Amino acid sequence: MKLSEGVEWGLHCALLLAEAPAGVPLPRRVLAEHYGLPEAYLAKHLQALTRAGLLHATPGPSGGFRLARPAGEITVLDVLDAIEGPASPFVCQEIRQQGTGAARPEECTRPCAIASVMVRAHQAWRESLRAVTLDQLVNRVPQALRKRNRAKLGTDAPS
Amino acid sequence: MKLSEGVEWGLHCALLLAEAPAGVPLPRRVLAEHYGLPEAYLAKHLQALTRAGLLHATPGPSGGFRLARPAGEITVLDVLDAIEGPASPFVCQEIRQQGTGAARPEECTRPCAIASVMVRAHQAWRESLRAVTLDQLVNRVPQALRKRNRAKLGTDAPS
DNA sequence: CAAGTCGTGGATACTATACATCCACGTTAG
DNA sequence: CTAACGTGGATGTATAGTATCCACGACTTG
Repeated sequence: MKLSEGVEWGLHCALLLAEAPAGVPLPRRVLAEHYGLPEAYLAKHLQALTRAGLLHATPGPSGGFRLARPAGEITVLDVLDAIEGPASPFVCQEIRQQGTGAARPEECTRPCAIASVMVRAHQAWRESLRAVTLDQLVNRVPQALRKRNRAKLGTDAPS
Repeated sequence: MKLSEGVEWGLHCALLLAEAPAGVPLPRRVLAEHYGLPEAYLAKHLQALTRAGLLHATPGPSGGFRLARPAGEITVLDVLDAIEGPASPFVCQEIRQQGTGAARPEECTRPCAIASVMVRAHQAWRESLRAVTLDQLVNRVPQALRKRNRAKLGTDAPS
């Protein structure tokens, strides 16, 4: 079981957008270079975040990505669902109904006990991720780094 | 992110061993046919469960696998760790230290906030699985099926 | 003690998914 | 109009899971 790296990328990019000065969209080129990521592939994940309604994409020169909602209203789970999908890592193959020991249909009215356990565990995992917003993550970034990022990304000085 | 099917196989096999009459080892051939699984591949997973100390393997004719501990002392997490490994699905690539926006080493004394969140979620997942034993799972198998399995597997009638 | 049953471990091949890139297209600011 | 930027499709590569086979050692039965 392995989570795709795209999740880490999406999370860091969303976090960076939350750190950056408000209305300024960051082009994918800046995002990719900031973390040393392949720009073309990162674009796919940014698309997913946009489709999920977490980011807002502005085309054209001086375009780019910005958060579609306040950082306090975007959870880690939101980002994960957008990139990895909400499905459980465990997919029951119903092997209880196969082979010489196959359970009869009337014995399978209730979901397989094993599948139920895995579903509950998956829900616990999701709840844990739903409890954290981008806002809270920003506060855990070292202040020096946060200041440096704002300076680097906020090309638009106070007009 | 996808959990390997081997986990489901291992879980069902362990559950079946917990259902079966006590001291009778079940050969992998029986286990494979009971669920319609490829015997050679299932053997790999049974090996993993044996190495982890959950099953006890008896070589020779009339050999096979049995639980190494009472069913009440084996958790779903035990089986999962044995087959899938205990590692978190999220592996932090430390991209915060890469690219033009790289954080300085002195800013990385604390683990990345994103990685921390993922670790906590993984722990929540594991705790949920640790809370369930094979014993509890057996009780959720339909009684008719349980009886049928005992009859089918317990070739050794009361002597 | 001989033969057949069973688990062990290594080597090998296939397949699905994630990773990665490129290009043609539509949109927009200057 | 043109250059910058996001969109979406087509394509290729790499990694991990799935699956099989075979040689070997252990053990039980006859």
